[in-house]
Amino acid sequence: MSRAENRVEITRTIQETARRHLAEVGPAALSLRAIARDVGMVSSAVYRYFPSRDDLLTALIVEAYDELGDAVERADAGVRRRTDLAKRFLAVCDAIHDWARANPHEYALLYGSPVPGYAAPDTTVPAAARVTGAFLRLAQESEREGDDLGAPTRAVGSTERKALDGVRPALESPVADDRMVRWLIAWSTVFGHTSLELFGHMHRGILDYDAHFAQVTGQLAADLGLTRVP
Amino acid sequence: MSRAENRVEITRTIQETARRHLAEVGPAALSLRAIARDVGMVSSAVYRYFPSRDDLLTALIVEAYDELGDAVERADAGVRRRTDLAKRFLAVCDAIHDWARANPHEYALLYGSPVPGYAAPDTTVPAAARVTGAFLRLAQESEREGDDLGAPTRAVGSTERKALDGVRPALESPVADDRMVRWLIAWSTVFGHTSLELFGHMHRGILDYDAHFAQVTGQLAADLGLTRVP
DNA sequence: CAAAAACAAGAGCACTGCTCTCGCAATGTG
DNA sequence: CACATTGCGAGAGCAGTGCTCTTGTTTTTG
Repeated sequence: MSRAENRVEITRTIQETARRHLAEVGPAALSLRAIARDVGMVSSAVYRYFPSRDDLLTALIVEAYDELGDAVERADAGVRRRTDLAKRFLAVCDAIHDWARANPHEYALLYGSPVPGYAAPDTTVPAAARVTGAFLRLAQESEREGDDLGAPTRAVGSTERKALDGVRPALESPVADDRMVRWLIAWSTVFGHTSLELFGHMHRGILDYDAHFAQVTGQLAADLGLTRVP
Repeated sequence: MSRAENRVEITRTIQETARRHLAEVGPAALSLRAIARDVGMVSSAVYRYFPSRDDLLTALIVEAYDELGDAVERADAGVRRRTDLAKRFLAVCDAIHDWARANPHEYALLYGSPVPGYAAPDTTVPAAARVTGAFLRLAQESEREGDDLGAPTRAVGSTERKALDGVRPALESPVADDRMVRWLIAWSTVFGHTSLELFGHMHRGILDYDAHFAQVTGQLAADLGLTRVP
């Protein structure tokens, strides 16, 4: 085995081990030394592959974003009737929720408190954008379909219009401001719900997380005009 | 100064110093030894007052919940026309958002990733309940007023009704299930928005956080039937 | 006033991330 | 092919962490 091959191999082994540790003990308790022991190396040797603990964290963050992005895109693509935006929206929401419940520590790494002293490098941006991208894609398609919003929606003033300027470059086809606000609300709600649930704030309040999440996302779909309330 | 007085004094000094450190370096980087140095003690002496780092964290969590609870209740009480539920709702939302922006590390401690290996004791529950309580109180008042919801709202099935059983004991007067779902959505949205904003997920997407937050909470108020969309 | 409890200080243990040096082995080049 | 270069693993070491235990002192209590 050539030296270069060996290097990628060992790098992968370290990252896989780190990922296992992450899933077990969470991001803050991730120990580079413990990972090295598990791999069968001395701790200083790991630094040949990851310059610092933060770089290892970055790799794990990108990996997690990609995995979540895969899950979301797969869920969206799995809906056969592409015009059924409600179904696609619900599939995306469920994918996020399911992935988060299956990988709570990874979810916390992505959407929980930022690791102190750690600034996410630009590497993570495109990976992170995939999840948000799924929402934005659906928003654009809904706009193209000319769907009416399912609930009375406030007009967007000039201040808010300017505030939304940052998201427009990410769009290929335009989305009306009021519709965009609704989609951003849905985005906040889905992640807010998931975080509150996973971080224990619904404890003893909501007795069936899945049922409640389904009710909430169903309501969001209605507000977005993707379904009608009977 | 008597020994008992001295004890509460020192306990408070330690906690205040810890609070300062928390605001500067964040919860994960909180060092008991650094706090001890700052207070002018040796680290082992701190253990006379807080049996472990987690107990100190618990004290900080309760303090933060109380502070946020104070801010929220003060905001609610500050609205003169008590029947103007929209104004009160917006005041509560703004209080949360403002406090979070002013105390990002404290917010992360409360609503970010749980500290690993740390299980919040029951002491924190009543303090945490004050914030949620503000939402629930408004929900009950809105129900008593007989307000119509501002947007078509899906019926609540038996599964979701059961899921909501956990929140009912916290109510003094009943709230219809569909209205409760809308208020829980608002709760998730407010904290979801705040977390996404503070944890950097709106970076370069939303250019004016305050404007966007106002637009979102305004929309929530409308959906809750507290205001009418013109 | 003596016994008991509370306390501050220090040493020490088992960790952590990270740096540096030292040999060894694989690789590239004259 | 021989030699210099480079990559790499191991180890020692530094400064820091949470936490425990012992020692001597001070305060409170019986």
